[in-house]
Amino acid sequence: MEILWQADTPLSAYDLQDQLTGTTDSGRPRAATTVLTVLSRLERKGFVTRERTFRPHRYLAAASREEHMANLMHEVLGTANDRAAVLARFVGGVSSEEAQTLRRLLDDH
Amino acid sequence: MEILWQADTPLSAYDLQDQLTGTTDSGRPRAATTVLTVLSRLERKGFVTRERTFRPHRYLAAASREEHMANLMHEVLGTANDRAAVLARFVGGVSSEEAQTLRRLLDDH
DNA sequence: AAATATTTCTACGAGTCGTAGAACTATTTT
DNA sequence: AAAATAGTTCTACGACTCGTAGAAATATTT
Repeated sequence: MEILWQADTPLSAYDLQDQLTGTTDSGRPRAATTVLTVLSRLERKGFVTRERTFRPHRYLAAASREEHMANLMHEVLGTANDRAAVLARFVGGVSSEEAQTLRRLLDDH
Repeated sequence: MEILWQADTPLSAYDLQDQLTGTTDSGRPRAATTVLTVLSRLERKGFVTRERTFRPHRYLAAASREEHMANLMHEVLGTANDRAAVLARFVGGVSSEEAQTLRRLLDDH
C-alpha cells in the first residue's frame, strides 16, 4: 500500500515486486505470485483497484493514504452510538496545533 | 466489551457469562472458562483491567466505549505523516451537525 | 504452434479468535 | 485439618487471516 500510495501512476505487480526491496524470510526477493496474491486480497477488501485492460494489470490504491485513514476514522466513529461523546474525547486528545487546524478546516464547511 | 462498557461496576467472569445471552454454536451458553480466556486476552491487550483482590476477580473496561473509540481514532491519526491532510479528509466527511459539535468542542480548547 | 508472460488456484506455516476441557490453586465447609 | 468446592490458568482445537509461493491455467508474443 505504501508504494501504491506514493506512486503517481498505476503499477503492475512486477513494479511492486521491484520496489518491495525488504528481503523476504528466505533472503530471496518476493515471488511475483506473492505480490499478485496480496494485491488480489487487497482488491477484494476494496483497498486497491485494478485496470484489467492493460495486460500486466495495473493496480492503484482505491483511496489516497489520507483518504484511507480518514475512512478508518469514520468507520470507527460510525459504530458509535453517541458520536458527539466520541468526538469530545477525540478533540480532547488533539494538540493545540491540531485544534487550530481543525478550527480552520471547519470554517469552510 | 459491550457489557463491561454498560456496567457501572466491575463484573466477575460469572456476571459476564450470565449476561452473554446469545446462544453459543452448540446451543449451550458459554462455558465460564471461555469467558475467562477472552477476558485474559482482552487484559493482555489493555482493553480490560482486573481487580485481583476480590476472589472471583472483577473485570472492568480500561476505557469507556467513547474513550476507546477516540483512542482508536487517535491511533490511526498517529500513524499518518501528514496529520493535517488526514484531518482535512476527515472533517470533509462529517455531517453539518457533527461539524457544529466539533466547533463547539474546539471552543473550550 | 511453440515459447513465454501473466494470472488464478491451491496450499502451507504462523498467528488470532471463540470455544472449552484439564490441571492447578485458593476458598469454604465439615 | 482434610475434603469439597469455587475460581483461575494452561493447553488445545477448528475456523479464519496473512505472507509466502509452487502449480495449473490462460493469454501474449515470437
